[in-house]
Amino acid sequence: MVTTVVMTLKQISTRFSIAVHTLSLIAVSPANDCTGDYIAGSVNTNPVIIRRIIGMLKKAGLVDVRPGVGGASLLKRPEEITLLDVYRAVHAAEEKQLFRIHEDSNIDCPVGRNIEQSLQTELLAAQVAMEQRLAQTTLERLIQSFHDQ
Amino acid sequence: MVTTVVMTLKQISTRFSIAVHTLSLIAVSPANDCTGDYIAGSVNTNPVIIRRIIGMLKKAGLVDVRPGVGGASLLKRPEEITLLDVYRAVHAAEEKQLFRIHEDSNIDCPVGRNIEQSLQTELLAAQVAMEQRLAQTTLERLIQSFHDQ
DNA sequence: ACCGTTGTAACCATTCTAGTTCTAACCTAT
DNA sequence: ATAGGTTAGAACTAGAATGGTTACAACGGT
Repeated sequence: MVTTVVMTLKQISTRFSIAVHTLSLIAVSPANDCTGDYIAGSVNTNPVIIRRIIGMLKKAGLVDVRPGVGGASLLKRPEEITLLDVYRAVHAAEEKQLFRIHEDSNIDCPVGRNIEQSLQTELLAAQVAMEQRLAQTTLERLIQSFHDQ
Repeated sequence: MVTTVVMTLKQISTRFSIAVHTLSLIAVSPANDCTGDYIAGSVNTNPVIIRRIIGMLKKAGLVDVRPGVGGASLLKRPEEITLLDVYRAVHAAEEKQLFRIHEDSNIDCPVGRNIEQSLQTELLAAQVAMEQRLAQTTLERLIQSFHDQ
């Protein structure tokens, strides 16, 4: 018997990386130049994708956009914006957790009764470890790293 | 204009938490009792889901299953199995990365040309931070934590 | 030979992603 | 005022992954 099933890892959406790309562009461009179409050209995607992401960044208070006239600008300095801020901004669903845990375990079973709570603790700790690492990198540092390549 | 779009976070599959549940059951049950149907009863899902996951755990060298006769047993001691081992086992696609990065950025743009490499470094660091935290928890410690609740 | 089990193919509904088209609203310059 | 470029976002699509189901073959002890 040979298995052919390939299961792939669920990955975090490119929304996040596109959002970082977008903010980097806004940071290094003169305000009025940085239109949705211009950003879309650099990211190489459809302008609506950029507008959707900019909408999230706006809700998170990271950018200001001028309807009509065009162009976006940062509401915080690049050294005040961390990758965690961006991560949170584009995953608008605030309190959702990275790890899903199956529900409705059988409470008549000693394992089923306890597993959810125990796992919750451990997986949350892993998520926090990741987020803390994201929080260590600012937009400014990321942009500076461009020059080192 | 009012936005009604709700975007949700892409989460890591419950395969992972079900796999941990499964291994915990195998660890605390007499070998022959622990059939796929029994595990499915504790997890409260379809037995095929469990068989699929056990197949992955088998490939990862974590469990041994007896076809025909039934029942599964651990191939390592619970203190030798970490959550990271399980995480890797069920996400069979080993080297895939947690974070996706958009591709095909415009190389004529100074940001587009550099963002991928710079982000890659940072996001990988965040992923490693998470995985190291998972590696700190063994199956044994998890099972022991049941009693503390 | 029977029966419960494992292994797995095949299929399905649901959800999310990333992209598209289209339209309305907005602002500035002419 | 109006034309042109822009933002805002609704509505739709194709594709992929998840979690579940049914069905059936292979296995092995009784």
